[in-house]
Amino acid sequence: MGRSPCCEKDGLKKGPWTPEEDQKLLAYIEQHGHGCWRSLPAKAGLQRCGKSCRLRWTNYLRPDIKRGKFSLQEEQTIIQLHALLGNRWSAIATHLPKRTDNEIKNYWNTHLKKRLAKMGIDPVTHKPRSDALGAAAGGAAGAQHAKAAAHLSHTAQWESARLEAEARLAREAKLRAVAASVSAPHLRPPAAAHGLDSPTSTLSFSESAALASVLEAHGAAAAAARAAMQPMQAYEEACKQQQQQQQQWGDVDAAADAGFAGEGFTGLLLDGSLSQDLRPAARDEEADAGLQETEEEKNYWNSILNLVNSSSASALPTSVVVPAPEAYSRVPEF
DNA sequence: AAAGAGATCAACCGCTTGTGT
DNA sequence: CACACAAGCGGTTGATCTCTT
Repeated sequence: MGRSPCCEKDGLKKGPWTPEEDQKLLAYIEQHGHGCWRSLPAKAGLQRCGKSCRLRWTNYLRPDIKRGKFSLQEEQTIIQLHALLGNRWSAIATHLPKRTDNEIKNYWNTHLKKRLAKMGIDPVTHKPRSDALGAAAGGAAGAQHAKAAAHLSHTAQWESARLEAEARLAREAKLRAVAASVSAPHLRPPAAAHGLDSPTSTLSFSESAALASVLEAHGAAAAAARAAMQPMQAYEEACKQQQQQQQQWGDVDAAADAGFAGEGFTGLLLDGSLSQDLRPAARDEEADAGLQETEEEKNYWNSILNLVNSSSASALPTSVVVPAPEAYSRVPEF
């Protein structure tokens, strides 16, 4: 497969964008749309490659981008989704409205990864450090084992999520049959109706029990899917704890909070409250001041720790075939 | 006030995937 | 089926900013 020449052409500018360049790009896209990125620079009068223009647009100029500090909920979402999806930043970004994959990736690498490490959690495996230390003692082979274990964990969880979605389809078919005779206004529409395509956002926790019964029809797969739900349930508990803490802080938007705890993880992902920074200013300062741990801080991170532990406990039954890693290189549409 | 260290993040690089022919 | 091209993606780099001494 041939590589595109991209920036190899002579005369094309590289490096930071100037305000004039931004203006040109913005003006052109506002008027014509981006169309073909490769031909865009010439049309817009820019001495840049199309790739550079696309990156500048998607990561910086796009009007629907939220910049600035990540909220507490956004942090939690990133950690949870990273435990589930690994370094699939674009997939994680689909659950964080107005945040770019690049921004999430940077935030993970510069903030969250370090915090987890400081807590004794391996940011790669999302397991307590004791495992990682063992791996370190084993030298390169040990490190490789840890990496492989992390990958297996992610892929296993991914497969679980797939099974979960499969079960959801079965459940929806069942519900449709029921709906034919009984109106069911309490039932939430499928996640797809909200424009989400991730398997991780297809169920609320309250639906878990109902789903479990449907899953019985899937035999061994049922256990895997139930296991996949455990971290989500643990996450909801962590969220509820966090909600209590935020109420103590006193400046939390009540409506957003109600949606947060009441709707569970799915609600969190669907909830517009993600776009608001609910974290009290005092917490920001503490975090910025070098992680001086208050009680709230400890509780918050203990919640995360519990969550991670629960995730680690959700092992995949050996009867479930884990597909080759290549199968996960793109997020499938369910 | 100055220098060095560390943190941050925009941008680049190169590989992979999707799509059209 | 094979190939070429466009776009997407994740890892990495390096300039800049902030903090510490």
